[in-house]
Amino acid sequence: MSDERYLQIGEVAEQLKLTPRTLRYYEEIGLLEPPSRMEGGFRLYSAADINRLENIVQLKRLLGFSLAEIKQVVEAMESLKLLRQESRQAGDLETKRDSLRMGLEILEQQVEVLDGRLGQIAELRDRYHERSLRVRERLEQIEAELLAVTVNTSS
Amino acid sequence: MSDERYLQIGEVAEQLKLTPRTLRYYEEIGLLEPPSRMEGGFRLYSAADINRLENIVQLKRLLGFSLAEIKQVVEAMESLKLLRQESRQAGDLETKRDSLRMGLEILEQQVEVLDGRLGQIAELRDRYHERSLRVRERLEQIEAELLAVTVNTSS
DNA sequence: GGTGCAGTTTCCGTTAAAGTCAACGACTTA
DNA sequence: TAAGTCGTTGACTTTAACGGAAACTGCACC
Repeated sequence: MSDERYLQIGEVAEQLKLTPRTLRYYEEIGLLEPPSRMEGGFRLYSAADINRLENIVQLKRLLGFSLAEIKQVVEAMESLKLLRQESRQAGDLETKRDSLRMGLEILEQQVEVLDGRLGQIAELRDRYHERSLRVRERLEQIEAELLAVTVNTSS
Repeated sequence: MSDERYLQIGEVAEQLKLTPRTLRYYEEIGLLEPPSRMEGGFRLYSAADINRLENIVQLKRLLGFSLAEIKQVVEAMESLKLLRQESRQAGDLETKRDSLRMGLEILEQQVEVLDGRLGQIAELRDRYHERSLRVRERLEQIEAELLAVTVNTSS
């Protein structure tokens, strides 16, 4: 329980390329669970805290989700974790089952969203790629012509 | 030259799920080339205009780019198009070649960005997916247990 | 041609989200 | 103990729009 390395806000901020202010802000709007503190009041972030934060940052950077959307996801995850703990103890098998089902649904939904996004971006990528192929073709043609001229001239 | 169908701002907005206000805003910040107008001053968007807009909207929606970032991309594309036209007329083969090379570089850079993004999102997706697999496994185990109990009881 | 009305124009002002800045005291650590 | 961090609070900023006023346009109907 004590071999965990806790980081202070500045270190965490640097690691994730945010500012300490932003971390406090995320906490303020309920996006981040309040981390533990030193006696003096300084925030101490656990590995789990940082993990959650990384998740948040990625949803934001990669998907462009708003903090409100991210909050929903995070809350869903949090509830999943709660259910998981509850599920370990709940003697009632049916309760366990229902908890897991709910959690599973949340996760699968997330995967679906990501898959959808992947497909759309891939489509966009292909459009750009095809355009670049066409340009490349044209370029090579020009280069061939240019080469021919050079050869002719130098003969 | 006249079989093009021009759309008014409201129709375009509806089609792309934006508001007319937003279209004017994009134009104001230089993200959108000013479209042509009717005699009375109403904006008329060509198919090409709408195409560019679709590109913008997708960069925004799919990648979460800021309007400033999108502007850079759009400007790069615009310069590519300019180069392309220039390249058609430029009698000088070397000039053509250089234009095409620059354009190609822009496009390939774009593809790279998209590929990078795709990889990162795929990674995220896989993490979620694996978690969901683990939960599913656990769920099936519970369901099996539950079934066993039922059979036992009903015997 | 006149009238009505929805859609559009420009010109403001306002807003919501996501931070950023500043001040100043309290805490940590070298 | 001095230098560097951190805490809180409240005001400020930037981005990406939204809303409304007042006037103008396009088009359909009479």
